Amino acid sequence: MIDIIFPDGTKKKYKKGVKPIEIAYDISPSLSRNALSSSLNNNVVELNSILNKGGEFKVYTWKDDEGKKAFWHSSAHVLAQSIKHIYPQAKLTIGPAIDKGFYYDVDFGDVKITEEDLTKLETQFKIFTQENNIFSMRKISKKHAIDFYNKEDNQYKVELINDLEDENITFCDHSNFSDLCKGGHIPSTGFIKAVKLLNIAGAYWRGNENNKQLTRIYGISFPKQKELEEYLNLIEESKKRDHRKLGKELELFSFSEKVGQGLPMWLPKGTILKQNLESFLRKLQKKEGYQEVITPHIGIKNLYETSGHYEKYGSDSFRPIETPGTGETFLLKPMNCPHHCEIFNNRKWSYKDLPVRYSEFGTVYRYEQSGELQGLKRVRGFTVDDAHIFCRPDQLLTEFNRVIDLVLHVFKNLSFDKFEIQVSFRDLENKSKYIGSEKNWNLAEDAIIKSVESKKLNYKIEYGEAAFYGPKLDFMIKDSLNRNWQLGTIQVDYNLPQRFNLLYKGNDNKFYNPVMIHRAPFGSLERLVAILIEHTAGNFPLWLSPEHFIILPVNEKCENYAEKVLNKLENYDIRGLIDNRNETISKKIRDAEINKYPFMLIVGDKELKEETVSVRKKYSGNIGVFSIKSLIDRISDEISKSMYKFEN
RNA sequence: GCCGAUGUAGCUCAGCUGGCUAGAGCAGCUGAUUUGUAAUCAGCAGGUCGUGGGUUCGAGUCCCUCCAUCGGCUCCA
Repeated sequence: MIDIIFPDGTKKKYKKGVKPIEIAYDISPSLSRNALSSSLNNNVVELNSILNKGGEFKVYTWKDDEGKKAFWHSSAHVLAQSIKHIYPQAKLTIGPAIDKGFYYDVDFGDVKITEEDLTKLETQFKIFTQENNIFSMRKISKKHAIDFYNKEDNQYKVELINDLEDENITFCDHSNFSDLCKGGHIPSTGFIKAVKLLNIAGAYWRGNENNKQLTRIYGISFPKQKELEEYLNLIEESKKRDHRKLGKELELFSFSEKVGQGLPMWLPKGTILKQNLESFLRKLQKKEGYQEVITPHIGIKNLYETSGHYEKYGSDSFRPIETPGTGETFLLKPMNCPHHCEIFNNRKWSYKDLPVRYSEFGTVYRYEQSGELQGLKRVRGFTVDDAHIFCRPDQLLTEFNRVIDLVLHVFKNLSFDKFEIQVSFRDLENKSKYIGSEKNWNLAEDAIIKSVESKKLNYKIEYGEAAFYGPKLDFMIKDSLNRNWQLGTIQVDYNLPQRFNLLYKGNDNKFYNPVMIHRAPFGSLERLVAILIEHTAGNFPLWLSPEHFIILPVNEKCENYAEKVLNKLENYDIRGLIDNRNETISKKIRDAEINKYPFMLIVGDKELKEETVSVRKKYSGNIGVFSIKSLIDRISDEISKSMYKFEN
């Protein structure tokens, strides 16, 4: 007998050799019908496998991430089966479950796969799922496994198998199809009732662009047709929040082919939004002891040779700017730190002067590859809400913690309540990508860990995501299609202060290098606004809204009065305008709603006579008649309520 | 940069397998209307169909080049 321990802690004895599906049935027949996968001691076990030892046992259904993973992983097998059925010469490589769905990377040889082919594959996929074939695992020797794929001339699978350390290799069989696989399937293909092959993409073998590019086919599947439809609808709905669409509709920003790819232009309303964000942060930073500076958009090439940027990125950047005559070489600045280092070097410093904090809304230019550009989220010219803190080693932790507080406060004011904190360290396999000594890197990495630990933040460490001069603490936020983007970032740097020979005099009369913190709570104004638009669907927090109100005169006679109301509100920093068009009031309201004006102020003969305003709030309708004074109080109150105070 | 897709008026779209002077709604302009809480009516104007080439008696439609955009990959200071 073996002891099976359930998630609630209860124990039960089963015969040795019992199958997980039998235990699930024993718990409840309905659970066994919905069961997709299971685990023993946190290792995934197939529902049809045989248990020879006991332990902590869990059953997964569609409601669990593990259940979905098994479902989509199994779907990838069926996709592979369909591919081999239609394209026998295709070489399969890998096909995992992902966050939403699954994919398979395939070398189709000379055959080009287009979207029409997806329809064919999808039809075949459905035929195979209806056959309701059972998934079963099989162990064979490494040699046999390699022979199997050599016969198919599939060097990819051979490479994968050679990398495996076990002498026994597991395969998963269903119907007459077999694939190298470590396990974690649903019982049979029949569970998959709905599938959609979504798109085709190129993907490099093992994620390395020097390797051959394979064809990746993405798909998603569900246990019910209805769930597929709901999922596809959800994606359609999400597209309505796309910042590129709303940015155009709300006239916030635009691009022009004539100006150039990835070079956004802020329209008047977008400019107000951007400036509101800047002055919000400017105020906070002033309170936090930052001093604002302004630096040029270009710098002599040698500046970037000193910083290490030129060696690292020079060949992939915008080409250098040459001067006539003397032939000096300048570069567009890809970041602000070298300039700020030189500002620090403008005078001598005592240990008593530190920390020094320089901030700048600095526009930088980076030549991103054309295929990487995406609306405002990834551009070639953008504004960083940059600052560099130069401090003593003994001040580092305090300063770092203060920056974390600042970032958290900024996020709170933007109503970003769901974000991930990522600690970005070096790629341990390939340290040559980074500048600076091992000692400096360790110091910087330790400082970040100390800080997030002391703040009790949930974080995950990603290796290989560090900046080339130092490790980072990144704040990741999802966009409307659930993709993660880095916004806020805080970086600890022991390297640039050495390279720029930044010095302060200690209390022992000796010179020391300060530690440098690079930080940007927004990350960039462009990306921030993109994410903000998608999170709010263009309904910005009131304090940030480009316009607070629009005045809608009922007829021409009320226009002078409208003007008077506008002037009074503007005296209280309440922003808005008048819709003087010769349209019906209904039409004006409709347009104001579509353009997402928070308050609609209707003035007609009645209001003119009584010196009042009839107020309508976006999405909630008429909220009553206000005197001008009470209206000012009301709106001012709502604006200040939309904003949190920063206290530390 | 690579793989796949898309590109018709300021915006959203129609235009079947190539065949009259390329259509509609919204926005715009002009006029009428002076309007009370989500679209007043009428008229007008607006497009070298992303670019350049080719096939054809004839190209928005077929082929090629380039550009831009979208979904991925890679990259991301």
